[in-house]
Amino acid sequence: MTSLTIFDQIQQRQDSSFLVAEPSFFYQINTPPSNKEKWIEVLVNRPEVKKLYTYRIPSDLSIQLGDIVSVPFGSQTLGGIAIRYLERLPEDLNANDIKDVENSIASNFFTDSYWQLLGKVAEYYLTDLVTVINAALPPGLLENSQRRIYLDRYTIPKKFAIVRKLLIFVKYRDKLSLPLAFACCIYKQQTIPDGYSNFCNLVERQIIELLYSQKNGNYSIKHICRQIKASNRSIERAIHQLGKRGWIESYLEPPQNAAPKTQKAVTLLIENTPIDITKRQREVLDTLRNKGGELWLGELVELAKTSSSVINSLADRGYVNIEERERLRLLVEKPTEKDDNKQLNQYQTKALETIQNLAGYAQILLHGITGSGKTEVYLQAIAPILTAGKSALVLVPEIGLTPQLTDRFRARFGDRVCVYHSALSDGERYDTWRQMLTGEARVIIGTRSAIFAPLPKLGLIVLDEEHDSSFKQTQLLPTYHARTVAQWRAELADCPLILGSATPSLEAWVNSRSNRFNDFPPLENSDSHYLSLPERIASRPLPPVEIVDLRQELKAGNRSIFSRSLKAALLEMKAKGQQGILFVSRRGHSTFVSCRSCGYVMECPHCDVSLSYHYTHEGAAELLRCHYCGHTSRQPSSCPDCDSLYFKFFGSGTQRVVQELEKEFPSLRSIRFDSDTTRTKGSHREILERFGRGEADILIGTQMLTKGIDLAGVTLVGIMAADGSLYHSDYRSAERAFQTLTQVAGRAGRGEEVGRVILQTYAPEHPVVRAVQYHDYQSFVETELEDREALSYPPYGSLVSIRLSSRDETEVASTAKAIADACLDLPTPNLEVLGPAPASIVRVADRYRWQILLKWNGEKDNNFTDLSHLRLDWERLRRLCPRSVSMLIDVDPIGMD
DNA sequence: AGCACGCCGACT
DNA sequence: GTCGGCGTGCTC
Repeated sequence: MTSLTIFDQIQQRQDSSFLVAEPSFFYQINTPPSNKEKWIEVLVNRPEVKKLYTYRIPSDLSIQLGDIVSVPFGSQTLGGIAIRYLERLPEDLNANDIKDVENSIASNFFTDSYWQLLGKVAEYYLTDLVTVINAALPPGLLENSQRRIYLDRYTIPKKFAIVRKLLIFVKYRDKLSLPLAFACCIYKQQTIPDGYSNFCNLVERQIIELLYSQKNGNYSIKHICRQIKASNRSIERAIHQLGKRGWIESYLEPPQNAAPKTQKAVTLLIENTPIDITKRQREVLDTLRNKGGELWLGELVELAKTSSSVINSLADRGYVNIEERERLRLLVEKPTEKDDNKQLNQYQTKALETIQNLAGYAQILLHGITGSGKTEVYLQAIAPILTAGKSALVLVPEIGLTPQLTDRFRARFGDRVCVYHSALSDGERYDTWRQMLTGEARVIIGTRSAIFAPLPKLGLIVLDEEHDSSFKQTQLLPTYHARTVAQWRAELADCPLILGSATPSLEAWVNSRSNRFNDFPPLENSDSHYLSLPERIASRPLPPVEIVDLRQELKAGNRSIFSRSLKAALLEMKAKGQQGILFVSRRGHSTFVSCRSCGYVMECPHCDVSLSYHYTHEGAAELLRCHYCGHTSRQPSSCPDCDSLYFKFFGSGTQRVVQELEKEFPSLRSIRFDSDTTRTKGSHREILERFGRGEADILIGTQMLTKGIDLAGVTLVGIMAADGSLYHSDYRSAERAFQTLTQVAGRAGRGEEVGRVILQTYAPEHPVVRAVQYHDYQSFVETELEDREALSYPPYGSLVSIRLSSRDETEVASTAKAIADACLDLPTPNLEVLGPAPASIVRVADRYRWQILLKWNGEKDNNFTDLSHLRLDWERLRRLCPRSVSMLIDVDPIGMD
């Protein structure tokens, strides 16, 4: 038996706060595992619970450190991690109070370095280990049990016959059996007569009615709390009352720990068909043999048009074997044609050679301009890794957006390729996760969370489109950045990490700068490399970018949203039979609607934003939608304030552009590509395939267009208004705008034909616009870096943001003030406390949001000393935060609004 | 986090 | 007395 590194760490460290927030549990010295362990301390799956809990190990269960176990906790059953053994109980615990470990869900599944990785993430991102484990495991594996209540709806209608006769008594006598009277009232859809309100109170009645409305009269308490508008206290009390009166029963639903799905498989055990069997049995055996001797029971029954009894009797005689076997719920993708290595150009060859000469950990920035063939480098770098029996991890910003990439990997490596991302169902995720554990899955393509893919023999990590902000988790804890975690993971697994991008993040750029100008052969004693692919494949040129000043258009009397240049280009494109892309920074139709006579603006009732107008086609409902909370209402026919019938629509989103395009260029066929039209599974792929087949001339879309789309037919890219992305208060807005615009521009001219880009803007002299125009990454980045350095922003300084939100407007403001004041006392050197400040949109979904930004000079060192100051004082800060205010700490925040 | 429990003021 | 609101403390 080996003891896992993180568990050693726990014993050695004084500051154990990365595990749970209070280090007070270090009251006992752990003992090495032995066969006689009776007690085990468990980290339960409740981040708020800041202690380890002790359980008895039942004699029939063997538990290793690091196992996932399920344990009783209060009134529920929780998942947890076995942290350490105890040979005797601490003084303050009574053996009679100790409960048994219920079960071991998974054993011995993570390597030492994997546990180290999880610990490091918890430490750096100022969260506890449980939260990180939850992010790493497939959802549902640590799920807790649910308290549910049910109403036996079968007994009540049965009794109803009697009740009906007694109904009359309900009116006069309050001694009548209450449940029956109740059933009666509900069944007749009557309300309880006023004088009988003490039959039950309003909350109790609502619960019964809710239960009654559902087919099997069964709901989780959580669901009831959500449905009924009353305090938790009164709901608890009502449930208690109803239970006492015997109207409802409550029970605990055991945790659904995403058990593997099993099915019965039938295997042929004999070679020749025996003579002593019936005709039906022979048919079954023949079918089975024709299909290779092995089938799922269900399939066999269907194919042989028989029933399972025939197969059972064959099994009884020993001709076939039936066994429960795990059936993996993996997405069945259509098979793709085989794909072979492509010829590499000199830069690709050089990059590949460098990568292949690496031994062990190294970080490579692969700076390849759009269309320079980065994917081919990844593919050829991965091939030898697989041959060596190792596996590879490929992270992409959003898997749904990159069907083409997935297809190429599948075509090259076949079914060893697995995808892993949050759009998979829980079952699919669980099954893929298991395949990774066993090493069956060899190439994982996934989004952010796949950085935690439990691959035992990791040989290479690739982060494609490394600059993309979706690698950062912002709303949930831990607020990790997959790039940062990837760096640690590569180091721990001692394998190379390739960061690929046409527009590298400033972080990656600075990181590789020391080696930039003599990148091959790599510098001695250095583990970061810069590799450049400065040329498109087949030496295709980058498309020229034409800047159109929209102010001049207006002066010249052109009131259309299409400039004269863009109009001409669209016509030319159509005439040549080529395709184009129009980039719009917003979805929907208009960003806001206002009344022409009084200026009234339609606003979201839950957020401090105006509602966007959505219009799809003639005859469909005109909707107003809030892009922050999803609130939707109908566009009123007249102004709610002054009854005027006339509205003005401001700002143009994708729908508006489609509409205008149809009006001005009726011959051009267009497809809209944004999160409205790609809501369903597989619709990205479908739209891209339709466009690829030439079913439309123009693809009109939002940010989605920037990611992983490689369409050879596209020669024209039109950017409707670059300004939408230029002005944000965020320090990163220039970087992000440059990346987005460059990526969009890079969609043009990837095929045989030369491309062109038309960028419309009201700010043609803006440095970002200039940089995009000349494809000048380097000088843009260097000036941007000077600005960052001057203000100690990343990558030169470090940021931690504290975000607070509450339904109570004043409380969140005062809490923010108190916490900001407390931050001033933090011992981190050169610490600046910016704020507290209300978020740029204060109210979203009825919650008021404030934030505090901590900024200090210098990068975080490897031991996170800066952060550990914060961590040590963290509990103090948290105590300043009342229950009604929720607080989220974001280390290295990306967006500031 | 759930959940239980106790206290308090408001109302039949 | 009962109901709803609110704070506090515990879960092995």
